Amino acid sequence: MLNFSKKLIHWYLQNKRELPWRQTKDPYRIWLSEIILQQTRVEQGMPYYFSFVETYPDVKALADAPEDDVLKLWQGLGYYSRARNLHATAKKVAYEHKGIFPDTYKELKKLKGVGDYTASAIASICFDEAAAVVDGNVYRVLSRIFGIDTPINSTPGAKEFKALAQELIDEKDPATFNQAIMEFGATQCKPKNPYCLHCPFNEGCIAFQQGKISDLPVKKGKIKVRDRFFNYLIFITPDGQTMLQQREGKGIWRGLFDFPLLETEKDLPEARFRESVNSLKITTKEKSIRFSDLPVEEVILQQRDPIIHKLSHQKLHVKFWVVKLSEAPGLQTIAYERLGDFAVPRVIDRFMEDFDFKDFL
DNA sequence: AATACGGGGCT
DNA sequence: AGCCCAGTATT
Repeated sequence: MLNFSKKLIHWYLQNKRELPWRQTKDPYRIWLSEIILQQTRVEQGMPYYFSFVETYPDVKALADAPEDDVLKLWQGLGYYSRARNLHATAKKVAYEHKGIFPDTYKELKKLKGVGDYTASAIASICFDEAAAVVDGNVYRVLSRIFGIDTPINSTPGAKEFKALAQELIDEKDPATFNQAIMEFGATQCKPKNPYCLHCPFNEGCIAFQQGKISDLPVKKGKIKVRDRFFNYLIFITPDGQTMLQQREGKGIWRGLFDFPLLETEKDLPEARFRESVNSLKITTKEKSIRFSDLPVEEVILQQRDPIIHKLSHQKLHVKFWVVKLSEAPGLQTIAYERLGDFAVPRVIDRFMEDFDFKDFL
């Protein structure tokens, strides 16, 4: 389509939103915004962008922060490996690149957490390199206008859309073109109820002309969601202390903190739970004790029905149990006033909002 | 080529 | 309930 980029940029200049990261070409801020915006809506990411810029004004400030602080600031945004990669890359740039970001797509892509999309975005926006971005918006816009039904989440699809975007990009102003096509997808060519009637491309839009707007883009395969059953143990000592553990391994919420946890195959009846929990090993800071060897005074279930917490690949059934101890356990404990210092999953943060330790002292 | 990885908003 | 979001890394 001749003139595509001209029309697109014209539309953009008249319709773009004023966003904080559009006021700068500073690679640190562009990089930060792009990581935050991965699989995340602008409105959801914006508050996090502000707090990161304020807390860590430059890449060195971020590099020198403790990882747990970065995780805490990221709390609630999800996909926490982004925060760990963000921190690792900040260290890399600060101390192996002398605080200067790489200035090409090829070099940017070598950074942790920077894939094809993000490398293209930074290279084009900060350094005017003609590297086409392909994100969810671009897939949608191109699949509809050009009537392409190749599944966007297939290898052929990825190649086809990337090549098309690269063909269409305005090599004189790749920064504006890339942001324009994404903005167009986000606010005009939306997933549901796009504004086709006053779309500048509707005459040439294959999907619109053929009434296939709701059929494009095509996405293959449905993800399966796994049910999991979590029983969180909120220990309470006579002097108002509780226990937290930091999650390790490869699963969800790696690096975040949560309460000692008994995971079960099903939603156990209360009696079965009280039986099973006895053999649970409680571990904080490398020391570990069997639940049954603890000075347990009382175990109180906090809700009859589990709290349902949905993730992209898991459906969590969560119960919280208060465990009153008659004396301090031989494990590391923390004062409940300090719970707010730790990055915790949303489901725990939300539960703590209307939970008062004082009720159990 | 598939799958894991969060949380929230919209329909 | 299902889909999608300025995707990336791992298997």
